[in-house]
Amino acid sequence: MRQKAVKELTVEEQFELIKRGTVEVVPEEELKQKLAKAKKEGIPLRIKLGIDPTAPDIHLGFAVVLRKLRQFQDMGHEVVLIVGDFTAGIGDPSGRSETRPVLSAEQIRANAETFTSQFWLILDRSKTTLTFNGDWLGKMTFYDVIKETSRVTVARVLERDDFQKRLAEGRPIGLHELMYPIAQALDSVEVRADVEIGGTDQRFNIMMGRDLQEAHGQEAQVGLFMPLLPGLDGVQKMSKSLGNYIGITEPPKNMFGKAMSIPDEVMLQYFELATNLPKEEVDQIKKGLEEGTLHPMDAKKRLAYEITRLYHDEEAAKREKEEFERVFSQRELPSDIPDAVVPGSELSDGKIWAPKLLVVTGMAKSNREAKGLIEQGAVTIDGERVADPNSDIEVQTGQILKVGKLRFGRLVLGE
RNA sequence: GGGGGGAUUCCCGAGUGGCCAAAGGGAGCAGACUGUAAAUCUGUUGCGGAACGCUUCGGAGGUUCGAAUCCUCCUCCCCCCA
Repeated sequence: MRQKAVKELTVEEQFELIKRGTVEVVPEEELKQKLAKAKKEGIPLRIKLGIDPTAPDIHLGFAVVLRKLRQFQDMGHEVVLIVGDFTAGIGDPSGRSETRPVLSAEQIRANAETFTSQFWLILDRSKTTLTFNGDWLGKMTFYDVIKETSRVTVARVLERDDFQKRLAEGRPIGLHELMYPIAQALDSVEVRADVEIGGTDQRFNIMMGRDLQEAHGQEAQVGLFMPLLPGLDGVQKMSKSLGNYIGITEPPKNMFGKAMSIPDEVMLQYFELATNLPKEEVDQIKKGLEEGTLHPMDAKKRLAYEITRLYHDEEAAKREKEEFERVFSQRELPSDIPDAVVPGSELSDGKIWAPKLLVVTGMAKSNREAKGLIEQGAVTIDGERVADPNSDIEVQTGQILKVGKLRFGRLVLGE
């Protein structure tokens, strides 16, 4: 997927590549001008991305943005990552109907650690500058802050959707939250960003960056807005806090399995945003699905395969695909079943009360939950259904305990 | 500073002395159907091995045989006036 270096691509070619997959480039003309100037002078553009280290893992939704950045790098441009160690203490109101919880300094640092180590799975480290906005925002005096805020009107800030909504619904808005867009905009001023990239929910903040840069006598940055990848539920955007995400460092098994569980409706979006398949191929899949010549499940397997391949390798992707087919299509046992240890102290005469078995092996949280599962016919041992929640059952090492469709355990009797 | 409204289980939200482990919806889990998708139908979702008991309705006290519900104080939120 290496792109040609900056000098080899025409401005038009660069522009087309950059534009692909974005929702909007604002304004397009300015981007072309910047690209032309960069090419002419041989000075790479500075592409800014701000990250709030609120959630420690990078997921496919965020990867959409990172992958676009990588594209810039492959064209020879530079990426400036700004870890919002300072702004995390404010809480970005974007896309939120509630006030964000404010993180502790230790939490922020720990998250930033994880984040940065995961960046290099996608980005080219040699073309990335990593900064922390506490380095400059933290040094501003109250006077400095007031001076900056004087450039922005209250009406302008309250325009934004998130605030409007909360006001209408009578939910709280902290005064500090109004400051967030200004803080983010000052980042753009500080690093003299040529382009700022973000999800569509970043529109307001990025536009504010343009305003403040101009106020500081700089050339305004171009806003590049990426689509938000829907989460596993197919409805809300992928996010850590909603738990509907696929992390880019997840093991192949989870990655493949989670990808298979997305609703059909968002499959194409995933192909477009989360894989490296060329446009022509995605179009072909789309056509196949529409005409009914391609089975949705086959398409989804392909998707899961591509995603797994991207963050692991060909072999892992292949293995998980076969595994998936074995377990779910043929309904055979998975090849790798974790041990489920039953302490000897729980046994009497080699028997154990059925709900207890689920609890000691971690298959259920409580006896009550376990009883419910048994009553609903979710539990089998060696393929045989455990029907009576009151029964004591005889267990042996090596038996396969299955709870629901996904939870397997190979019983191991302890001392 | 003054006046009014509010906080209920994972989320939203009903409940204004016992019939309340608390309606309804969402979400989750499970079963059927399937393509481990969606949709649909059914069941289930505080804890303790039954009876029954225990813990839970913002926090702390109190009234009462009995409190999510009444009283006092506290914390937090929203609206109006200034």
